[in-house]
Amino acid sequence: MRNADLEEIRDLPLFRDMDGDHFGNLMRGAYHQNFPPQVTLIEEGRPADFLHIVTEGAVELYAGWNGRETTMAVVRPVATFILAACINDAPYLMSARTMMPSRIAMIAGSDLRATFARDAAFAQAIVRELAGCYRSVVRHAKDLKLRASRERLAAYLLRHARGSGAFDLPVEKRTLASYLGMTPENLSRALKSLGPDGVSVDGMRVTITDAAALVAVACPTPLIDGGDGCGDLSYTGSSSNC
Amino acid sequence: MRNADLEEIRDLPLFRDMDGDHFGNLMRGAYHQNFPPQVTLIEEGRPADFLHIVTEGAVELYAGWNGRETTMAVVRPVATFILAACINDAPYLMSARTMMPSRIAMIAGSDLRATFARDAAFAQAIVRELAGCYRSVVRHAKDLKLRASRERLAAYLLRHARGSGAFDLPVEKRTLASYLGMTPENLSRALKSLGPDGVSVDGMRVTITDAAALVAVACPTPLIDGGDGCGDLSYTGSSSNC
DNA sequence: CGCCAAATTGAGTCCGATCAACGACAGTGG
DNA sequence: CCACTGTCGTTGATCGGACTCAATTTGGCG
Repeated sequence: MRNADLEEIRDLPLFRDMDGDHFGNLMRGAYHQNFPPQVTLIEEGRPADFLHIVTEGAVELYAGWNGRETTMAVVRPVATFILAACINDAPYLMSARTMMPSRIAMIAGSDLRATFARDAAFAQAIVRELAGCYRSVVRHAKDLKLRASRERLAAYLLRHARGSGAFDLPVEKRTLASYLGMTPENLSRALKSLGPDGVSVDGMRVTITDAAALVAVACPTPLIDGGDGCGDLSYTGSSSNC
Repeated sequence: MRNADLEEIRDLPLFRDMDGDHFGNLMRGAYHQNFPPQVTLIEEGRPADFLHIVTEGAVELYAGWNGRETTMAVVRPVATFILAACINDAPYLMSARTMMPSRIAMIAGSDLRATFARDAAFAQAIVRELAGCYRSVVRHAKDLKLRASRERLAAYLLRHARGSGAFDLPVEKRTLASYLGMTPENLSRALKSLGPDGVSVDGMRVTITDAAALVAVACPTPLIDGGDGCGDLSYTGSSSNC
C-alpha cells in the first residue's frame, strides 16, 4: 500500500489514536485495490469479511427486497463503511457498489475484532464511530417517517447548499430519488414544484433563489438534518458510514 | 439501589464483563426510580445527561417534527436506551416516555464516558451494543423504504408470532400504527384486509390461521426482520424466500 | 353506570406510484 | 461526420394506496 494512502487512513478518526504497531499489523493484512464503476463490492446477506475504506471515487450502499431496491447512503473518500457488521461478525445488511472508478482498502474483520479487543484507544474510536453512524440512521428514519417527500427534498437541498446559494447535485437524480424514498418521476415533479419556494434547477445545477421560502417548507432541524456532517447522502468525510 | 436490581443490571451484556469496581463506581452515582405511566423521561434536543435502563415496565422512544410525531421503538426490561447520545455527549435524537408504571435506572453520562475510557471490556461491550442498535435501525429504515404498509404489518405479525399461532399485541394499536409508519385508521383496515391471508384479530389478540399465506405477503428475511433483537421487539428470524 | 380514550367504519380527497411517450445526451461504430 | 443505441430525465395521464375528516362503536376504568 502506498505511503500516502496509509497516512490518509491513519488520519481517520477511527485509526488516529490507536497504537502504531496495531495499526501496522492491521494494514499489513489489508488489501488496497482499484475497481471500475458499477462493480458490486458487497452483497447483503454475505458474512462480513472485511471492513471497507473508500480512498478514491464513490460507493453506493443500497438494499433490496423482493425485487425492489433502495439507496441507503453514498460513501465518499476518505471514509469507512459496514463497520457494524464486521464488529458483530454478522451478515451485511446492505450491498455496496462503486459509482465511479474507485480505490478501496479492505481490512480483515477478524484482524479488526482482534485488534479492538487489545487496543483500548481503538475500541473507543470505534465506539464513537458507531455512535455517529447510529445517530445518522436514526435521522434518516425520522426524515422518512416525519416529513413528506417534498419536505424531505427541500431539507436535502438546504443541507447541501451550505451558505452558498448554488451547487451541483452530487449524485444522479435517480439515486437521489431512491435515497429520499421516492420515484425519479416524482423527484422531477417535486423539484419543479419547489420553484415558487426558491429553488431553480438546470440539469445537475441547483440554485437556491429564496432561502427563507425554502426553509419555510423544510423546517430544518439539527435533530433530523444533523450538524455533525455524518451520514447524509454523499458528504465528503473524514468520518464514516457503515 | 436494591441488590436484585443491581444483579439484573449487572447481568446485561453491556455490564456483564466489566471490572467489578468500575461497575460499583458507576452504580454508586446512579439513580433508580419509579415512574407513573405517560411520564416524559427524555425530550429530544436536550443534552444527553444519563444513560437509561428500563428494569420494569415499558418505555416508548418517539420523535417529533413540525407538530407530527412518530414512534421509533419500544424498550422493555431489561434494556438500555439512548446509549449513543451519551457516548457522543450529544443531544438526544429521540424523546422517551413511560407507557406504564416503570422503574428506570439512570447512569450519569460523564461517569459512563470516564469508565469506558478506562475499562476495555466495557468498551467492547458498548461497541457490540451500539453495533446491534445500529443494525436494528438500518432494518427499520429498510422496512420503511422497501415494503408497503400492508407488507410491513404482515412481517411485524410474523416476527411476533414466534411459532405459536396466537399472541397479544404488545402495544396499543395506535402506537403500533405509528411504529409501522401508518395511521391508526389504516392499521385497522390493513389488519382486516389480511384476513384472507391468514390473520384473525380479536381486540389485542392476534391469531395466525395460515402462516404460509402470511409469509407469502410479508416475504420475511433476516436482513430486515431478524436477528439481534434491539429496538423492535425481537424475533429469531428464519425462513425466507424472495 | 357513565366517562373518556381507543378502535372501527365510511366517504371523500390527495399524494405518490405506475405506465407510457418523448426529448436530451453520451458513447459507439460505421 | 453522422446514424444508432441505451440511459437518464422529463412530462402527461391514470390508478391506487394512504391520509383526512367525521361518525359510531367498543372497551377500560373510576
